[in-house]
Amino acid sequence: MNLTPLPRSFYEGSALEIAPAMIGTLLVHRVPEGTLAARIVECEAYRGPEDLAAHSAGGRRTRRTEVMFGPPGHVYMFRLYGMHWAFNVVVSPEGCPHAILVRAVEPVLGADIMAARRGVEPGSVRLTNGPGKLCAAMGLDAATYGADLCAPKAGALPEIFLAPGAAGAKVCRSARINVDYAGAWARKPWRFYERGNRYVSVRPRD
DNA sequence: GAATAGATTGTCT
DNA sequence: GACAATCTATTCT
Repeated sequence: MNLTPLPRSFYEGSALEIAPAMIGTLLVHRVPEGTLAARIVECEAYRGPEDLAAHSAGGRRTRRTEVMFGPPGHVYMFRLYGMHWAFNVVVSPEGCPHAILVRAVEPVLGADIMAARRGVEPGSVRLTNGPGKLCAAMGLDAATYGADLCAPKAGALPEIFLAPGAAGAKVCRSARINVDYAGAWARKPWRFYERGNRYVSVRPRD
């Protein structure tokens, strides 16, 4: 397994190019109990300011969305329905508020630690088959907001980063989940997932 | 398996 | 004060 951080250049393009490329890569988080790693199997592209489904729609720049307007390769975290966290990767050049929401991952390393955090059986898909679940499992919360995915920590690996995964994932696309409020933008096929992976949070949509 | 209701809080109008 | 890029338990079929 190659646990080397992807370079900053990986994050510099448009969200629509990077989101499919992220399927199959590894999300790595080093926590006190050990190193957690999981394959990204589902994500969604959000491209403000035009995209009305994005939190950065219309160029809305607030304390919460601020990091999306900064340089690529950083982490955008937000709270959902008052009780869950969601993990996003900021992409595209500075000033262009694109982000990619990671919706589901497949545990690769430290599944036992994740299971303990979630209070779920280690082999269960319920561990990480949803944005809120993967954050709870991998220990991602407000403390992760703004983290740099490309910054070596004390001469070693960053605390959190994306690493190349095995090639060959079959990537499918569909409309994004639960963004009905965004009108025509809600129907854009900007959700990407790995075909047949059992961790994908499939739900009927249009 | 599908549908439904209830939880619970930071952020912005 | 309203609402949200959700999850879980529960109640059906």
